[in-house]
Amino acid sequence: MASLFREAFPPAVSIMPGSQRASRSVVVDLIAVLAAVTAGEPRVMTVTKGSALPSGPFELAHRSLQQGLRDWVEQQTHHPLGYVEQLYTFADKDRADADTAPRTISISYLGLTREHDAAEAGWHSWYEYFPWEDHRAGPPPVIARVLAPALAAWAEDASTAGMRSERRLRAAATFALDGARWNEELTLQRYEMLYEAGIVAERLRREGHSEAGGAGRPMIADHRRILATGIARLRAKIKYRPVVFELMPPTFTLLQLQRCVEAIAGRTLHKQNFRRLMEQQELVEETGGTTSESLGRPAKLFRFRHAVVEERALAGTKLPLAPT
Amino acid sequence: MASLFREAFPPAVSIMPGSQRASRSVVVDLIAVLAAVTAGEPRVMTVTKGSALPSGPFELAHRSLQQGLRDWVEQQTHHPLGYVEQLYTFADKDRADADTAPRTISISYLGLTREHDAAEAGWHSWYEYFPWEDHRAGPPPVIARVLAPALAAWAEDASTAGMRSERRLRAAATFALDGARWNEELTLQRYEMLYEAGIVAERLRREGHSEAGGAGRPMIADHRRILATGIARLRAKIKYRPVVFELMPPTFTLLQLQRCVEAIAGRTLHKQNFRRLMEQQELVEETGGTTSESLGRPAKLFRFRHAVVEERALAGTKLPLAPT
DNA sequence: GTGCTTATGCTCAGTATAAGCATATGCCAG
DNA sequence: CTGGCATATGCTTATACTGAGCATAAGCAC
Repeated sequence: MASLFREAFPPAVSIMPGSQRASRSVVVDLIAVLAAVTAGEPRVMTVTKGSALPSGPFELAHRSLQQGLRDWVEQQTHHPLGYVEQLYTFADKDRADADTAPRTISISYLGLTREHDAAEAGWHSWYEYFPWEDHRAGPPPVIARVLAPALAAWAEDASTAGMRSERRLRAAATFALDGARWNEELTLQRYEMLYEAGIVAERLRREGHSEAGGAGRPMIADHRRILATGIARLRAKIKYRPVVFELMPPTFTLLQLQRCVEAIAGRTLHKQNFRRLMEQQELVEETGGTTSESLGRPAKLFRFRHAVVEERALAGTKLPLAPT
Repeated sequence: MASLFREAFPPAVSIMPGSQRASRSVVVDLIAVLAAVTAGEPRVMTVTKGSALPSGPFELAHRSLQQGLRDWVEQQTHHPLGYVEQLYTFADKDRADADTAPRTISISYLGLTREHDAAEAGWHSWYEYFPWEDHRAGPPPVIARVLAPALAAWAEDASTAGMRSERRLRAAATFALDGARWNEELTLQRYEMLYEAGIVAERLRREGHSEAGGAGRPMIADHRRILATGIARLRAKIKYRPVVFELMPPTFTLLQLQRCVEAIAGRTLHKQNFRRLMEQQELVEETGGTTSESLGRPAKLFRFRHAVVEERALAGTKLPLAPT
């Protein structure tokens, strides 16, 4: 049993660029979800007028996937790329825009960068693409007005009573419908449910229908799904790793920091408790300076304590360990 | 730099078929970290006498990467594959065993399967490969006897005083050396540190040295790193998603469940608190039956409540939300 | 029965969290 | 120069969750 997949799947599939591999070839692409928070909005770097994420073919010349991405981004944006992490590798057959397109393997990355000029080209707010994800001013009306009815119809559309009930339950839990609590981390699940239910343009387009009526701004191919993956990952990560600081200027006030987290999470936070959390975790230290950009009492300036990253190997246990 | 991404990608970012691409070929491989827990040991499916993870070329015929993996595993093992998740995609140039090998993109997956015959071929305990990761009977002696001295030597080997101190700090935090707390989630970081420090055979082999003295059992290429990635992921995931149940038989006692978690985490847990946790989370329900496999009072049998997965969209908040 | 073993139930203190109240410090209008 | 407004910052209370230990229950062997 030397090569396991090999036995199961007869001909080996090596990807030979420009080879004689008949009708279809495989392309390896890198796709970047580049995030920044400016002017209180979480933004993503896009190309072609906001309809696609930056992407390009994987070059063999690069030492690693990650390094390649980093080089490229810094060259393009002239902003240092603070943090990079791999998101997911997609190769689903049924996600391409057309069946005739070559099979693509897309390796996607999430990258965080510092605040920059808000008007810079290519940066669009997340919430253009996912208007239902921004709950900072309460549940967005699009949920009750558009999504909930459409999801209800989708649930009723199922063939068996069991499936109908299962879909209703799942929709309620995912979109916080019947009094369920909103969970901001389910961005990807929500998008996929809307896709399954035929409520997003990408699906309608694929089925040959008019794209009108799709919720949120669409993107090409499965780029919006990749963006959803990135948002979900960042929303989860921000809770247990100090990655927000990659999005902040070197010094900041606690309220600025809070607004940044709020922008990402799409929810408002309790000010005093947020502040207590920051202080007790010792993630920040005062610079001594203050700012009085806006009205009211001037706020103290803080900076991130890089030391903590080395000091403790973060990660809450969550397991009831035995006393040692 | 030649554009990794299409230069500035001014035009549409459509994906071109593999045209005028580089000279070397690219191979896309799937690699599986298949885990099970039998007889109190966490085990991984291997091939070629335990020296490699099962892998094979990606087939275009498959609907998706995940489905391809699933089909293959079920065909090979005749066990249903409970849970599959993507781990990571590797393409680092410097990880292959030989520089002349074709550039390989390895897409790795973590799969969980139910308890099976302990003696079945190909299954090896994780801890053969990572003896320093099993702390169920206290810190394994290999840490103090082999790793700590070797890491100390590695730290001293650095060129500047700053680097030496940084290495010492990092080693202590990662391996719980000077009284620091052990963190079982750092499996990958530990392996990578040992690799960097030249304490594992894979590194020695690459440098052309004798492999003797390497800690833990080695594997081919970077398979042990992939296994470390899988272990780390599972150890983290088990804390916030009910994935243990994928490794358990349909009914089980709470102690069996605890032993399973302990095997994975490599640590012992507090019995009563573990039980309280399980009950208050309502993840399990009594079947009504009891077992008296061993001595002592018979234990109640439980089963997993699949319902909870739909009921709540799990995930602790950890953010100080404002009252809505 | 007694003693051994494992299962299960309960308590108590320490800590973290949610939510609200109170005060401080600036600016600005009058 | 005083009162109103806006923001920053500090403090308090009730409640939940955790770590750790004690106590009891229910089988089995003798």
